Amino acid sequence: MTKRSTKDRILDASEALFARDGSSGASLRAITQRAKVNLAAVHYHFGSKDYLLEAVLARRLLPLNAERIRSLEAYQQKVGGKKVRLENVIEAMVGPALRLSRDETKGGRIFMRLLGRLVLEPDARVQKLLTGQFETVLKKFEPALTAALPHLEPQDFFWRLHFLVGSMAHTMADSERIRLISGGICDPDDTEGTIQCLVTFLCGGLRAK
Amino acid sequence: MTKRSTKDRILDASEALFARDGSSGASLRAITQRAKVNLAAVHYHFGSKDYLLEAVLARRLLPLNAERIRSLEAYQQKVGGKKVRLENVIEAMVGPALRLSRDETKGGRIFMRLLGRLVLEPDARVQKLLTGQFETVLKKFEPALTAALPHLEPQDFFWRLHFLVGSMAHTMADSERIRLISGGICDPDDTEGTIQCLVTFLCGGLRAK
DNA sequence: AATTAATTCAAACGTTTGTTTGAATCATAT
DNA sequence: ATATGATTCAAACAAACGTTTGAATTAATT
Repeated sequence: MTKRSTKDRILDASEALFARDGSSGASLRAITQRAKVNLAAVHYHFGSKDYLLEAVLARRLLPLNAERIRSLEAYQQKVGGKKVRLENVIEAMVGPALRLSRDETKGGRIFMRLLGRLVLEPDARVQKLLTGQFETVLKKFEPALTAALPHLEPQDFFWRLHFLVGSMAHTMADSERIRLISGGICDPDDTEGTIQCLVTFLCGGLRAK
Repeated sequence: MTKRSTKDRILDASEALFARDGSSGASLRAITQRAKVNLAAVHYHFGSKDYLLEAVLARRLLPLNAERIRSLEAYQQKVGGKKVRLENVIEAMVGPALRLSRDETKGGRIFMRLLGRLVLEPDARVQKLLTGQFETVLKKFEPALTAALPHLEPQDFFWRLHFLVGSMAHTMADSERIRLISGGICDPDDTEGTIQCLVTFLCGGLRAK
């Protein structure tokens, strides 16, 4: 029962409050209070609030995107030289992200929500980090995607990728409204069910002619 | 060439800065400065920053949703008692929102972006306003949607509606990233092209089995 | 045990925040 | 012209913000 380090406690608390209140809505005082840490510790360990947000992101995002690529490569290996089914490509893209919500050691639903919100955050540094990460992933996925969607023109291809990101980000960021508007019929806690439902929807949209 | 009233100038400036910096990131001083208005005018005319955000939303949202319903009813009238094609139902839902970007007298791209961002804003009052408005629209659209998608179980129906909102909100909120990641191939300024592309994608996703 | 480096701490820094006040100005109606 | 109500204004409010400081404490090294 060894307690977490100061750095990790700050990251955990930041993750939670950035997700709940937004990156400008969450204050360092609220964060350090939640982390049971001195106010100045943030600047000692991270330099500034901006760098802290970057660190919160990087801690989860790098492993997440590595997992995406690993998952795609696993599908690719399974089919040898053949092309991977679209369903599997998409699953490799959205599955790891949504599955975050089950693993509390990786931030659970909290980081998922934060990630969904930051997609629309205008802060230049955050955007650069996210877009850079996204491009890395895209570069890996693009061949598999175009192979699975040979009839799509480039313009439609990118637009639909954009729509995909929107559905995914919204599903990640907002886990309770779906329960509300569906009158309790939909259960966002059923991760695998959500993933399957989302993959089906996205594949249908991507394949539309 | 009659200049706008104080109230309207505040609403215009708020719309722009709330959209750019978020609802907690935009300050009243920045807003009043942009509106060329005294700082206290916000509280005189709107009461508080929260009420101001509400007013910014309400000014555009009520007409927008009225337009959605009017558009759906136009399609319904055209087909008499028959059911409306899914493409047209979806067009009535997402078209009016995306078309906002062309009408600068209705906030143009700015309000569109704000609306896209607020979907994920956690502020309780905003959420209540948005969810309430969405439910009003949904109540009108639900019969037409279920008629056009008879094979869908309720659970899938609501999930896919949720994904639809995500794609739409993301497309509304972020008008420049698509240009970036597509290497300039996609043009978010081509409103009708974007709408058609989105409608095709959404219908494909909604109809997937 | 002594010394050095790393970390924590309370306190204060100067800004910026949303909000309030009361007088000054404007428009309208008597 | 006078009086009344609506609006604007500069100024200040207390509170919260991110950040900095320098001393106190803890951990590591010699």
